[in-house]
Amino acid sequence: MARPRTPAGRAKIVDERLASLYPGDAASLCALDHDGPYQLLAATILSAQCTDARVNLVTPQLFARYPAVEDLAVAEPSDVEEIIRSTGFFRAKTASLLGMARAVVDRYGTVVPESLEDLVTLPGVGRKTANVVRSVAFGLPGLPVDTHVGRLGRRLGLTRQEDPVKVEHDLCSLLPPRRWGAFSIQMILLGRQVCVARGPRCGICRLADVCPSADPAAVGARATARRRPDR
DNA sequence: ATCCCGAGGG
DNA sequence: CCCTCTGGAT
Repeated sequence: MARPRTPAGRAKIVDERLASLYPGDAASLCALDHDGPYQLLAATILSAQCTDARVNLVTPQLFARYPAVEDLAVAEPSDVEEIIRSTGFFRAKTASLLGMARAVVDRYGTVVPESLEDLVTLPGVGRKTANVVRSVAFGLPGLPVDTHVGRLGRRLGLTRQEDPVKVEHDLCSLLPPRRWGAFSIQMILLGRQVCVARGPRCGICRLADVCPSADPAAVGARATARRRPDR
């Protein structure tokens, strides 16, 4: 197979490879244990700088104590802090959880909103979290861009942007909306296991033959640049 | 040391 | 744009 030369050409093959490498849709690929939008929203807030496995250790207790968003809205902050402490950033995350819950109760009648514009108004909910909730909990188009998705998108030559919002725009324009959510998770899985931040393991990467950064010419150019750091 | 699906504030 | 928030695993 010839190495694709355009972003659209690469996107099509990258998309197919990722889908067969990590089969499933966004909901089945999501590693955060949850039942419904409220729980996923809370779990995603907790997942910042924390493994999903760690989040899954605390959410059973959190959801047992606060079964509905109305319960979390009136929770005692110190109680929530105690439950979620091991996920890190526990004071900020508690403020986000309570603020999110109050906003959902006060402004949306206890129903987690589906639109990106509404979701990002919730405390502690940024664009990435909003897109996770949209794609995983609601099955709607949404392409969460985190550090992995940005890095792999650039290495794979699907975008040249650094700004996550611009990366999202570029990737969304290259892929069918029904693939956005799963694509994001599949990029993250490859980013953690193979295409790591420092020293990507191109030798074992199933996408190396289509990846411009794994092109022998590109690899040679980088090696030369390292040997002669001055110009 | 580095990584784990960030968001908000100054 | 940079800083801070925070704990656990490897």
